Amino acid sequence: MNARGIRERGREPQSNGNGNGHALARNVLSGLPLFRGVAHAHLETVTSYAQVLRAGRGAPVAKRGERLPGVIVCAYGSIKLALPRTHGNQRIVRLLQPGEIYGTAAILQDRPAPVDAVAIADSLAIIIPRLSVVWLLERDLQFARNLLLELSERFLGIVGELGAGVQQSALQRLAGLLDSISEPGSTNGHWRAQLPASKTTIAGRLGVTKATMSRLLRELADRGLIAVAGNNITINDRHELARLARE
Amino acid sequence: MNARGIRERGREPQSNGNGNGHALARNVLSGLPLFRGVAHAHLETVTSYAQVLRAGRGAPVAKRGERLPGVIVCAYGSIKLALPRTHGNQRIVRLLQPGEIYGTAAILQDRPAPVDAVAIADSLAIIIPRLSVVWLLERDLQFARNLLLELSERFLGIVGELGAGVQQSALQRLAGLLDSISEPGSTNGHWRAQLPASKTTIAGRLGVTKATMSRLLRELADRGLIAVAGNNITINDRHELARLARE
DNA sequence: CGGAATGTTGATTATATTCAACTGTTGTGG
DNA sequence: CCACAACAGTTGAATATAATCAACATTCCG
Repeated sequence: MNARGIRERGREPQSNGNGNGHALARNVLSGLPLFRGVAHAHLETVTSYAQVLRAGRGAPVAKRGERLPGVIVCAYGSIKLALPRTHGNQRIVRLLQPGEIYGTAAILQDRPAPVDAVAIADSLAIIIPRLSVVWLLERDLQFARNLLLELSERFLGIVGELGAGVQQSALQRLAGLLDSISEPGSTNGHWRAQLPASKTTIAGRLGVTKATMSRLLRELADRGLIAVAGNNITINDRHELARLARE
Repeated sequence: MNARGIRERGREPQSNGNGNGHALARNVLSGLPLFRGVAHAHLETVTSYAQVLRAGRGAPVAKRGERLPGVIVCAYGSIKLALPRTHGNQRIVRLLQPGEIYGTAAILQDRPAPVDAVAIADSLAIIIPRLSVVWLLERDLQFARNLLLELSERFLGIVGELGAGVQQSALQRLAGLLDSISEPGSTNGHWRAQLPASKTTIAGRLGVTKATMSRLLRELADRGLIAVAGNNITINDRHELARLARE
């Protein structure tokens, strides 16, 4: 139990930088766009310093305001990057999926983590120590360019979200999200949308509380645009859904 | 008059890439952190391709959704980067001051401008064509590192703002802004804050309308924390102002 | 001076939060 | 395998925050 009398659910993160970790780190890192075209010897060096961090569901990977040990790569699992809000609520900035990375800006500026990072499923992360990044930036132009692409991508993404948050209602953002993740249905002509996380998490992603999220889904359902069954949503009128999001 | 029957105020932007422009571009660019430590010959090449753009107060410098010709450097004047909202309202993402640059992320990704850029005072911008940036990134590691520092700085800035917008009320954000721009008063022991732009613009910066901005200032004044005289604000209780912003 | 832009203020409304109670779901230790 | 605790989701009522609408006052410039 912690200080608030609540039993912690997730295991504490455990770091082990050797053993099978080394081979694992090589596998993961060598597949990243970030290291594409980077000299093999350089990549080998970076791999040798990489650390492996396991985090059970609910365990913190990095805390807002604290120093980041290095760039964090999600090897598997799912890690949410979130800003605290009010009691129990949070705004989720990004969901780290396998192969995605976090912390480049903070590492480059040597500043504390701007958001909390928490595993929302049993996860494994590779940590590339700050010094490795700096070292690589001193001798590998291709790495620098890759990093620029990564950062600029993130940047445009976040500006886009700011724009959406400013000129769309929560209902519109939800409609847009559903539209964007919808896939052709298996059997009939309808479309389906599988929520990539719990409704509470998605709510945080959209910048609303779970209570509001519930009402928004209901609103769309009442209008006949969707039908909700747990995390599985049937889309009855994709066209109208998209129109709603646009307008 | 334009289609809406409103007389345009600002002159159309005018580009002239030669004449005195060349020397001017050299002067401005050579002073930027972005080019610190960049080989002299490289800088000279970039300078030779740079363009000069004059924009009168109110004139657009770049339009959201349109292709950016290159990275935009504010040489003098002031340029607002804004997202459209509802009739007449806008969210101002950043105010470009002399020596500051805009468009790196969009240029690197070769994507359209994510925001509108409009001169809010007679301004002069230097445009570094996209190809110059790409060219430089192929041969100058120092430039790549400088660009990384610029981008990561922006990135952390915008994440910070997202955080502020999420966990602070508009009143708190205003208090924080006033606190951050306050300077020791000239004569007595009080502090002063000079708004760096019109109240409407600052309102957009804070993510509220000018009507709300007016009420917020009044609220702080009624509480005795500040006294407003046009764009010149006297801070009576800086400590309490900061406390309000924190809590 | 005149006109446009900027700023103020009141009344009303929209959007989403908060609080609280309740239900359903899941994972774990006994 | 069951019981139980934590988590996840739903719903209603009351509330907060800031937007919108509209009229008016002020300031800035040409």
